[in-house]
Amino acid sequence: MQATVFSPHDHTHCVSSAISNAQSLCVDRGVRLTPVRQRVLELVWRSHQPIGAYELLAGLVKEGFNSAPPTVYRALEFLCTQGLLHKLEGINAYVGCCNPETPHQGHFLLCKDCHQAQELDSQYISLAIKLSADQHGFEIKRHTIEIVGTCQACLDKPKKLESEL
Amino acid sequence: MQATVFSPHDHTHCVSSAISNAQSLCVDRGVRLTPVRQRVLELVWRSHQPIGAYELLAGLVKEGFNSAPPTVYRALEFLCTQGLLHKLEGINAYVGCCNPETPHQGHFLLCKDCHQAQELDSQYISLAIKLSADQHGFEIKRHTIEIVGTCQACLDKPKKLESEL
DNA sequence: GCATGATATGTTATAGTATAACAATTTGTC
DNA sequence: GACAAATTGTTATACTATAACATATCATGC
Repeated sequence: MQATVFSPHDHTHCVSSAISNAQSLCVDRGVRLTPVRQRVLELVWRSHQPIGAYELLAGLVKEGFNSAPPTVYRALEFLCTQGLLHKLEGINAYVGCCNPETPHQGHFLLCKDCHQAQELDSQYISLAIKLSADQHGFEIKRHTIEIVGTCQACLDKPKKLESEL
Repeated sequence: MQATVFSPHDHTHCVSSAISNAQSLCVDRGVRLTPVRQRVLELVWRSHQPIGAYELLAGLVKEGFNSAPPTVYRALEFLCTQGLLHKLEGINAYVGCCNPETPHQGHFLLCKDCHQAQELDSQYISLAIKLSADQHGFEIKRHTIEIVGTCQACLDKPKKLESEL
């Protein structure tokens, strides 16, 4: 079985490498990772749990940034365009991308118990989608693949009793 | 190439069979296809173009039904639960299901030009997703597969000149 | 330096999507 | 008809996202 975000790991490393990756990638592309953009990126990377725009906005406000929605939506749009984040359509939330160098559409496993999101990179899924589209003469522009269920770690947890819920 | 909703077809037939299917299916299951539920189903089936909740609500109002959002959201929830509709998460819109007898998660092709949605039934996609989930010890509950692009019919149309846009 | 255009951000207002909570009505069953 | 369950009515509000225009910042050439 592969390692996933669902298992314990050194998350400090996830964050620091995501930020430094983003910085060098923006320099390479000649785009600006401004303070508000970087702060949004850091807030998203605080965990592997997708986070909503208004929760991010609350985080920004705490630190003295502007508090109006366009602030955070603009930053999110920039970060998604640069491939630094993915939006999860099913839950209107955002999650960091581990591999922003090569632009791609994400495939996600979303655990409904711990709410963490694992990005997949499955050639099989991509191929299956390509085949289906080709069968219909359909030209793909983008796609949304979100798989909701229970991760291994949460399956392994002892089940809570009814009385504890 | 397979026949799709993108090609000309007898849509009256789509609608009538969808409604009569729904009626007998609800009888079989002992659930009630009330007037408002049936009317929402008919409104969704007016085309293969996914339709939003508030647009449906406007349709209901025209016909003297109650005009508050919960009316339509309750009907949509019922219809989705019964497998008569699918929700497209990426665009917050609803589309009729051609095969509600066997409950399933839909896979969709969405044309960004004609805005029609073609439901797929691809064993390859299902299998690829199952494989990826298994690799991570992940137990699937449901999934969202939405492929956005351009359908064959729209690809075949002569391109509009800039001046016509 | 500093004028200029492009990019980014601030600000106000509003559009669009969805649900909570409780009241009233209808339906099926005894 | 009485009762419980399911459905619908009603009011209010939460959540998500963008339009439109003003202001500020940045990069570049002069």
